[in-house]
Amino acid sequence: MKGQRSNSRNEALLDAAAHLFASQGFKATSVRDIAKAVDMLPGSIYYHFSSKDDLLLAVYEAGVAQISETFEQAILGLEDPWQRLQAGVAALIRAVTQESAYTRVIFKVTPGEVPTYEQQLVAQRDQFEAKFRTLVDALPLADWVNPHLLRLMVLGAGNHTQLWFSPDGEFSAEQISEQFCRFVRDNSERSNFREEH
Amino acid sequence: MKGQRSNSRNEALLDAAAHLFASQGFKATSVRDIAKAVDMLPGSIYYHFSSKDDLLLAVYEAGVAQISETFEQAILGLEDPWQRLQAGVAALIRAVTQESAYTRVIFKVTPGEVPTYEQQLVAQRDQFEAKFRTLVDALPLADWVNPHLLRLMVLGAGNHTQLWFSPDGEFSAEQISEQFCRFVRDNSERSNFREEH
DNA sequence: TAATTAAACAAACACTTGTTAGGTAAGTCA
DNA sequence: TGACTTACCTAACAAGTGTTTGTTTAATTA
Repeated sequence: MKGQRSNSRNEALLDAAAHLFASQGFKATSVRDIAKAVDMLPGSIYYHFSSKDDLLLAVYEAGVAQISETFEQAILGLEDPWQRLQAGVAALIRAVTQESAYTRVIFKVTPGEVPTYEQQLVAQRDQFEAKFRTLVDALPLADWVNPHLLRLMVLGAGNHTQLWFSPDGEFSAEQISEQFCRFVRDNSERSNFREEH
Repeated sequence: MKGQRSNSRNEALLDAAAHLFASQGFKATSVRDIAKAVDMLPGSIYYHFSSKDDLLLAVYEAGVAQISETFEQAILGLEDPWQRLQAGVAALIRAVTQESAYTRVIFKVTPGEVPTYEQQLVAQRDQFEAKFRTLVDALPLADWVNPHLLRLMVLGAGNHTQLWFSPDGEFSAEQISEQFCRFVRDNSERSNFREEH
């Protein structure tokens, strides 16, 4: 009942906060910046949310819900585990670089920046990363491969696109994902001598 | 002649700033925090550095110099291009997670956080990343491989260790680097059918 | 010894931060 | 119609921000 009520202005507030957090970061965005973006006075925000931290948490949760849905939809119907990974990575890259301000916030704002809700933010992140774990665990991997490290490598590479990806650039999210997965694929597969298809 | 003079207290100041910037970030570290760490009053810092931004730039430059040296020393004497890459990645991971506060700042603080010196900070980063470009360009790669993306993947994965690596954890920087490079190696090599050595 | 400079202190400046308290107009509902 | 609620505004608060100014002490140099 507290901290958040349903309304149209409420949504506009979340949108503005998401955009500012995603582009400038959490600390660099002031309550006054957000207020100005929705044509309100700073104090009015506290009718909708009980603190700046609360506002971020709401954006974060919406972002994780959104990226989870995008992710699930991307791998839906795909059978081959490597194809599923590739589709998942593509969805990740889109979320990090394009998708929406909400999803971009997740990768821009570190939980450590918001001590009040650090655990909750980490939990939200883990919730999404668990989906990747499932994807990697389904791969037929050679004995020498540590799936933990394989997952972290792909996740790290995807995360990092944040710093260099451009929508007008040379490559699309799908092309990047295709290369990333191809890099790690054949060599990591259980059978080193497989038939070409 | 201005903004920075040589002294022993000056070094202590840089050290304290490097540690605080690396652990808390730039925005979250106040001039008063740094002053307290070196047992000074906030204003006294401005005898040594003419602004907080200047202090960060100095730390950044020292960090890049240090990581460059570590990097060069790591690949020194190695002939095989893949071995050189692996050693370079290991050096990167060490710099990101252990090496020193100075090198960790480079990966913790985004140039965008310091508009005053954004270009200079980006230039410093590029200076280091260019070394990786040289390493990747020396690899014998298959035609389908885009070296640009290969470099960004490895760089991203290394960068990302910041968020999960633990010195007391399951893997050392060298072990992680070995896996990362092995993932991408065989499959990306020019000849898909090579002799085992 | 006297003049100069290095390195700090003490105290404030102007400003921004997240947040709160009290008031007010418009809408809802009995 | 009158009570109540929603959604804001107005105005301020206390704390924290980077920075500057004038002064003092200690060391160095002439």
